[in-house]
Amino acid sequence: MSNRKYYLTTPIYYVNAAPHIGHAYTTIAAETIARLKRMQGYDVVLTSGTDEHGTKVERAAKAKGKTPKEYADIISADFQSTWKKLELQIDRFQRTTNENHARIVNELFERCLANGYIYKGTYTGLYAVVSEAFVNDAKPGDLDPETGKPYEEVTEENYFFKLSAFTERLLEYYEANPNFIRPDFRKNEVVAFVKQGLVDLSITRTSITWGIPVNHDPKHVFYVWFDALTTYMSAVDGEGRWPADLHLIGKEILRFHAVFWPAFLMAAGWELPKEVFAHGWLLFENDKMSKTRGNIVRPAPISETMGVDALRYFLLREIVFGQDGSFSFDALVGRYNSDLANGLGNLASRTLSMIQQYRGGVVPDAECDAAIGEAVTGGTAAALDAYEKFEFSRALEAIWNIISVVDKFIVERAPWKLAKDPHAQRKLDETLLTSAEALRVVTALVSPALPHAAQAIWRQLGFNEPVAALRTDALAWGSALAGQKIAEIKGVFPRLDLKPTVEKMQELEIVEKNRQAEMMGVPKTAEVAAAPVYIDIDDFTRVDLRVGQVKSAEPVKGADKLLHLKVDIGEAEPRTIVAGIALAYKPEQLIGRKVVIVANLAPRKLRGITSQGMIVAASLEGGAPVLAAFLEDVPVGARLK
RNA sequence: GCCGGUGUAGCUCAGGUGGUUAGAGCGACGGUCUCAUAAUCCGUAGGUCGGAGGUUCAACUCCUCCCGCCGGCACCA
Repeated sequence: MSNRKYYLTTPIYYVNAAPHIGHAYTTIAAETIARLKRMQGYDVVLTSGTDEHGTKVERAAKAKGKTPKEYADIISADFQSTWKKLELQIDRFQRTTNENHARIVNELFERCLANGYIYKGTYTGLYAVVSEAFVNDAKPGDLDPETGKPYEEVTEENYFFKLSAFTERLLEYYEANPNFIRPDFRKNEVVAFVKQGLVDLSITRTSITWGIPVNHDPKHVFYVWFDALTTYMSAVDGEGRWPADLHLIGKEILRFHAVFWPAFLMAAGWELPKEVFAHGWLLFENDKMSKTRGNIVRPAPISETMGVDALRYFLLREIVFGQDGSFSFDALVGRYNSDLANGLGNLASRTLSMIQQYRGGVVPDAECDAAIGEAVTGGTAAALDAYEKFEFSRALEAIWNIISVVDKFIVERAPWKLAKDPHAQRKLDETLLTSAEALRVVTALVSPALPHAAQAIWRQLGFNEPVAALRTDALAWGSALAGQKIAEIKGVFPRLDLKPTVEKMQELEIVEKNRQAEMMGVPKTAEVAAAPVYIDIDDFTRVDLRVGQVKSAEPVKGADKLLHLKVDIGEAEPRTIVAGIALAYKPEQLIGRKVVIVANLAPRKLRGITSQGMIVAASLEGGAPVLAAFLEDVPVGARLK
């Protein structure tokens, strides 16, 4: 075994959502990299895990009548069983509720404290429960766009991390380590963000009980990111593996990994991870997947119907790694049939069958065709190069290019004709050996991406050692296949009919969705039941809602979303109202229109204009507001009660 | 609004530093072989290379402006 080590991580997944294809995407990519690095001779550890603390979990658990830990146990187990179903080899699965984790988090805190980067302060602010963050810009009474409920006002004593002290050091670090953040365009975004200057970070809470206690001051528990990021260290506690070589993450959590995490580590005097790679999002037919849209795809129905390698192949081949990609069931089956069934599967099938028929199942001894050898060698180099850069789609493209060359070669040689010609037996041997050798290399080459199919073909080629045990030297052209007895031939990627296959997956999808909903306790209704925000009639009448008519409307300079409105609500002068509806309404659509106004909202300056009220609109997922309106005609100034 | 990216055949995309008829894969259509999973292989598909200007002997490739889309920030929520 080599002493070269490679440690990579998936994110730890938050247990307020059930496993979906997005989680699977990250984990599959990470596992592919792990296999690749093993092939390159590294001693690899891949970790994943679950993030289990916080208010949201506390509430979801309560709604289900469980303790937070019981609840987290269930969801965490579901993540683990999902990875098992997808046959993903995860070496360590770390939970934020594991005991060794609390110790490391506290150690991180103590070191930061000792080094003067943590101080105690108080914070009064509005707290968004869903995103578990204080909201800086909101005012009392504002609604959380994610829940539609008011922010909660919280005053508490917190420990703060002096993130502001790291602005320069981080920028220097990015500069000195150009590969720390990938892809490049993401690095630029992070640099731009940091350059604006960083604000200190509250890292503990006293208002929450479901979290890791701060030993230094047990009234406090740790804030989500201070807690969660540290799993990357606690997962390999005592193994001498830190620092990690790679954190593979989705783009939505890049800031935490590329700014907060390195700052924490610098403060503690610990080593930083070598690289943070943020991949893009998986869209469903070009739309964002979301609970409200109801278009979330789960991995299990796909793997059960088409096999885990079909899912792996689609994700790695169809999507340019790093960019957003689009998933659809049709494209999934299309890729499967054209590339896996007709391409790799068929090449294996025809090559092995011919050896079986013409040579009794023994690979003949002959010379390999030199031109094919060159093509395979060149393709192998191209694939390895792309793999190394995590350009999976290119790597697979290069491999499929080899497959195409070999298919052409077989047709040109026409072994079925050679077989009938007693004078062409040597040429037939050459053809069969060359094809088999190419199949051998191709199989080894795809094995990080398609481990199970590769293993099946590998066995059929007559090898007993697992394909996963191969090292890159096995990719060299011309190794001794001659004389090898092949095993029983069995198609690895049977062709699938588009329609029934998609229908089957969609049926299973519904079953899986229901199962998950049951497991989660149907969070939507549960949440309302758990935390009803009642107001009495007096509270309501404090809100002065009036019918107004838009007199004028114009865009606000320097803002995409704002319109500057003058609204007549029956007062001497029309009100000036700045509303964030410019993306949904053109000024001319609004003039003359009756709208509902909150007349007694405290004035607020927006982009230099003082807004004397707020316009009432339905807030939809995805942003576009829809103005409240009346079916009957109503006079300007009328009060809503 | 600022910063970055992007817009090439039905779909997904290649096309360093400008130069003969703009490419690939998939899909579609036609043909072929029969070892193979109605697979393979061969051929065809004629797309104003987002729009308008400009530089140049010559621009998909350089410059300017405009339009669309994506991302980050601001802003909104």
